[in-house]
Amino acid sequence: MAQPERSDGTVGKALDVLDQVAGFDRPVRFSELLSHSDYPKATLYRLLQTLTHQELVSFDSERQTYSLGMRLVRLAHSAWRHSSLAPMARSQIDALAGEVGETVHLAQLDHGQVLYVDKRNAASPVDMFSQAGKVGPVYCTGVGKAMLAFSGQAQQMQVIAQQSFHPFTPNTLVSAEALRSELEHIRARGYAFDNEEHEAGIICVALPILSQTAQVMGGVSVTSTTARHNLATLAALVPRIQSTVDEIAKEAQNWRFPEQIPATV
Amino acid sequence: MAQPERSDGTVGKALDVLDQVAGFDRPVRFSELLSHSDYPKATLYRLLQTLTHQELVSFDSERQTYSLGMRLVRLAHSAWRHSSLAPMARSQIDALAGEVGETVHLAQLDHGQVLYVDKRNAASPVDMFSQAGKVGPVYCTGVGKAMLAFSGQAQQMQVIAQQSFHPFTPNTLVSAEALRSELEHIRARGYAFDNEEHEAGIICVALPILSQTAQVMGGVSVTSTTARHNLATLAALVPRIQSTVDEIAKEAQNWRFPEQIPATV
DNA sequence: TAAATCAGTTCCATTATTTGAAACTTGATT
DNA sequence: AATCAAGTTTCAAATAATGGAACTGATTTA
Repeated sequence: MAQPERSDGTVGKALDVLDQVAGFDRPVRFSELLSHSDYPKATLYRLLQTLTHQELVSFDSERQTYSLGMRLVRLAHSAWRHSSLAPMARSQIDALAGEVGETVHLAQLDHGQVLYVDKRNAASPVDMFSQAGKVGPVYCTGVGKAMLAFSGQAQQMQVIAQQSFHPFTPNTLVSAEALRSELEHIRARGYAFDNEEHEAGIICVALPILSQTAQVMGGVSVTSTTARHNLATLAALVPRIQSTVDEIAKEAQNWRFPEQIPATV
Repeated sequence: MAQPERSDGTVGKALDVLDQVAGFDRPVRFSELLSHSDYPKATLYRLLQTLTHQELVSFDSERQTYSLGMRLVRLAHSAWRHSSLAPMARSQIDALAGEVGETVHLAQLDHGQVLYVDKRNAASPVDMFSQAGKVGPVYCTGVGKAMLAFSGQAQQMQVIAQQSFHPFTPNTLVSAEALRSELEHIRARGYAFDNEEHEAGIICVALPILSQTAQVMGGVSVTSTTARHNLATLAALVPRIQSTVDEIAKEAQNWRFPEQIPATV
């Protein structure tokens, strides 16, 4: 009764293991991986050997732990340059960050999550540790909600179903219903806020980057603190951000950007 | 006559192909890959299918081209957090960048190349497009020379043998001999310059990050333009950079990942 | 001090996947 | 319609992966 196999042979299995190593947010021992793995001991062992030899994972022989390897960092740079919005949005993001003097993020929707692909630190940086490659939740970030609000019906439903609705703060939206109604609001208004929904004291305003065919390509947000801004003063930045996202969309059109990643959910 | 096997079965072959895709600095067609590949058509085809399905490469069906996929960007973030110096050096790099007001790079030596793992843009940024994950040449960058100068004899020779000595500018060192003598000089002096050796108008000063056992862990550089600085004014920053690299080395010594919380399964 | 326990590694006959030459399909060009 | 190039599929043979069990070596327990 062969199910429609989802795994790509040995390569798929190796990448399963790679994901597992990535899933632990710290270096991890063989036995920990084994106890969380479906693979038999010898198989897991050999896959890790292969991955280590290939430098996709690095093995700390002193502590006997595995973590992801630097080869991924090198490869990711190439991925980022060729498959993300970041290179073509660069000058626009630079200009926006310079003018508003706050932290600017460029993000894309990926696997039901927000994938940050670029970032500019303001002169007065907010104390958050983000970087290209970081992923965040959709339901409680400005860019996440902005991108989702303008996504197609089908994708929107699928992504909502994937959310965990963890209540990070008292303001976090904690149900699909609340999120759906917020998304309608955002769609009507044209932009999204994050009103301390992910982290206390951190607020942001975000707009989607829409292609000519109204496809969501990504999102841009300006993040600040409640000490420096409130929602009204952030809203005042919307026209400036709008021109940024319009320009990025235009650039992307001209660059004939690879392909919308139809957010394989 | 089995050669000492270098490849890790199917996974190794798939990663060969991944490297090949990364090697083209643009989206690439199947036939281009095929003509540069040792693998037969059907094999290459299936490996690409697998990689695409796994999102390590993305396929632009409109233009029929392959490029690296965003899954790598997600994975790399985890690699960067756990296996690079960047997270533990973060606050020191921030402080340095703030004080000197110029672009600061944090790099590590990897495969005979300079791997940039972090970067801070100055208030007055130099016009260069770098990012975590970018690799650069050792022989004509400040960090590259600083790290190499303090590496062990064996590694130094090995890395020198790997250099291509492309003359980017009139100042580029173009021979192993010239590089070796420069490295001696750097070792004696304790820091390295990049005197427009990679790009005209761009100069930098760099120091290695040395562990307690005098192992090279990475390097830190301050980059500027000839319009704003000369080698003498950059040299004046050395004591400040020295304290940064000392602090980073100390941090790295102490760094331990948060202890495991025994998972309730 | 021996025995037991645990973490990691290797073995090897069995099983499953990968291989690649060739045939085929598709789409563009003559 | 015929030709050509690019991409895709087939299938028996070749190869690699599998995993239960046995082994090692380090630490803990009796």
